[in-house]
Amino acid sequence: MTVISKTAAGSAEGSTEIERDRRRPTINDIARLAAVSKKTVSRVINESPFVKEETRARVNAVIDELGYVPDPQARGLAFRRSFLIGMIYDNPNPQYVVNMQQGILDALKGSGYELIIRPVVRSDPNFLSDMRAFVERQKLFGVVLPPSVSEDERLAALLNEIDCPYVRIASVPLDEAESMVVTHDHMGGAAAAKHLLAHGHKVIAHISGPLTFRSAHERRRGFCEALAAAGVGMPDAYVMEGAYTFESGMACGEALLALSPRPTAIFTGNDEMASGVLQAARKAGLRVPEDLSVVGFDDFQIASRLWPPLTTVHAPTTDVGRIAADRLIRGEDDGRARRYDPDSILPYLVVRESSGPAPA
Amino acid sequence: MTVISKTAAGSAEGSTEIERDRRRPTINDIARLAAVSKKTVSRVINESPFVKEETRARVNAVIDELGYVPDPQARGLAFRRSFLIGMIYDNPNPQYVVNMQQGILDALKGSGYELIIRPVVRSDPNFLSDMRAFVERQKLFGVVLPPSVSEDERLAALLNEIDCPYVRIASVPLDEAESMVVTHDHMGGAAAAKHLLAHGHKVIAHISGPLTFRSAHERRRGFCEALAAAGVGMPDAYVMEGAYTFESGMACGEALLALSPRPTAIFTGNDEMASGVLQAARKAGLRVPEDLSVVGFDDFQIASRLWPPLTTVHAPTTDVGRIAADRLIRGEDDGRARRYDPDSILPYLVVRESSGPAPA
DNA sequence: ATGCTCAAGGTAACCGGTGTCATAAATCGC
DNA sequence: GCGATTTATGACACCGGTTACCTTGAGCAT
Repeated sequence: MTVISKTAAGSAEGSTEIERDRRRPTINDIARLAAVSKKTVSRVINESPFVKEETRARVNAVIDELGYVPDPQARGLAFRRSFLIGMIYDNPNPQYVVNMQQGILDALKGSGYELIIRPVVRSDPNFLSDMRAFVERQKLFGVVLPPSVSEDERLAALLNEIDCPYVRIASVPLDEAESMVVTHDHMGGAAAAKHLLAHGHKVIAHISGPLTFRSAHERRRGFCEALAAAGVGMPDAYVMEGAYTFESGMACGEALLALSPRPTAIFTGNDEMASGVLQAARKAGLRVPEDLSVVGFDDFQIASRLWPPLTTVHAPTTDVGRIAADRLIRGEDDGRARRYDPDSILPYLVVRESSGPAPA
Repeated sequence: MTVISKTAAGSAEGSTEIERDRRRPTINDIARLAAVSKKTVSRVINESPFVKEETRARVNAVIDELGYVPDPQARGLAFRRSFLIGMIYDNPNPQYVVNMQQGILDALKGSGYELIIRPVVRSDPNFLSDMRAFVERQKLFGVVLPPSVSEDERLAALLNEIDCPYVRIASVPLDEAESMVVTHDHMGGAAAAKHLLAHGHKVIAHISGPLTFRSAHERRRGFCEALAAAGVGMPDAYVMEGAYTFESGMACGEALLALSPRPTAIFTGNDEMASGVLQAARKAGLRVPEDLSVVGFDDFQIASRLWPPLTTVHAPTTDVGRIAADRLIRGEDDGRARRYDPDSILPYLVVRESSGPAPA
């Protein structure tokens, strides 16, 4: 594997025998040892069909022996495109970010592509020009856009303009499906609703995320529609809009628990707000789940650290990230990109101890 | 800023007037328009002192007008080194990871360097060879090594061997200080001890992280030494070794709360284990902080989501990341690298509601 | 005036790959 | 059996920068 010294032995032009020993082998080394031109080596690397089987085998043998790996910079320079995938995001939740990164990295593993991360502030006046500079400079191979960056049409337009492939992750299709991974958050909302209905709850409340976010909107829609389908209504006062934050969850929770009749169950748009509701319940002297059931969304680690452990809808963030990145690097390989099985990334309910039968 | 069309106007060799319009300007474009050789442009870019002030100004004017930015790939190819910083880590805590990333990115902002992240499994048999392949392939400019990757001497040796700069982050100096950022975790442990002592606690317990981690060892040492200095002893049974996980915190917490006399305060090596202790206390029917004070370490978001909100030692992870990356890209600029002020990254106690006076 | 030094800048090769096009060898049609 | 394709390969320029080395001219000592 580390027999690189062979290169030195092989070349004898004007350089002392010993020098240039431990240097990574280049395409020239391979070409010389395989007795072909560098162009042919390049063909082998890029799997061109116009190489005789015998030649290919010989070149590959040398490549393997020297442990040659093409230099991504040189390749990128000639290709006019790097082998870097960008992840541009503004989701403030650390666990979301890490899960998504992990999924992308899983897909990239062994592919030769690397991940560059880029947290952004979408409201920054320089956002778009910064993105343009970033993507153009790095000549990104493609970018993954999780929500809510994925919902920024200006950014999508910019990427189209500078011809940078991207995959958007969102609750609903935002454009032709090829460049999207859809998370179907409304089904998660529905799952939460069914769970609460099954436990006999009638007075139910919901705290959504900011409705400017598709995810917030979809989770709420799924929840409300499932309730309505079961003939359970939710008066306006029982549906609040939070900010996806702990603090907003606590504030909305306090407001909801002051209503009469008091809701016996609250579904929140994410786990952060659910933890806020748990605090509010505690301050109001309510027991969970005896007096109040709480259901969150995300199923992040915190869900099991809370008291009581949180019933929540699992969002398969890592899988989604993996699929998105996979799309990007497979490209339009075989006809259309391999379609993913939507079932594999549908949200589903995880029942813990924060939910139970409606109080009598 | 987007006056790139000028390049087309400037060149009139064998190409139709309109073509090659919206292409990023290259060093050749700058050279032509500034009427100098590309080498001189290169000198200006790299701030060579051997350029006449007048020439420099002229070149810079053209650069600004065209919004020229050198291509990192081409530059890297010639430099034999990329402008990519690697972060190699195995810390499983999402918040730690994100905070560290944020710090590094802050330092890199506007510098032209980009961050590549690399979660690893240090026990993987291919760990070292993977790292070697990764670093060599990408020709990384440098890497940041947070704990516990930073404590892997094999990795440090490998990086030395392949001549890749690195900065290690750890609780104690592991080598000559230039390539280290020291977090002085023992001072955090001491701060926790002083807090509990001030509240009159006498029967105190500690759950450390795995002692193979320096951080766990140092936090424990700081804590124990401060207690000892105050004449408060901790019998062996009151000092347990956890795994930095929620589950281990819960298990150790149950064990400690079964001791007689029961500890009135527990200090844990991180917030995760503290959340486990809170669960254990709840199961044991104890009130926090009335019956039991709990102090954690890290001050991650979860600390304020728990009930009661957790008193904990703040670890300035983001700042540490920033300083580490700063070191890397400043290099040995002016004589020795700019020294950081250790005070700026010392851990400190954040008092919330999980700690209080010892029960009478 | 001559020679030397040094600032200022240019030339050409090179970093490690790929694109384009030409060419040699192999296959095919009839 | 010979031109026309097709297959397989090489030569060479190029991607966008940098390094190594050379040239020029001004300033200064001799």
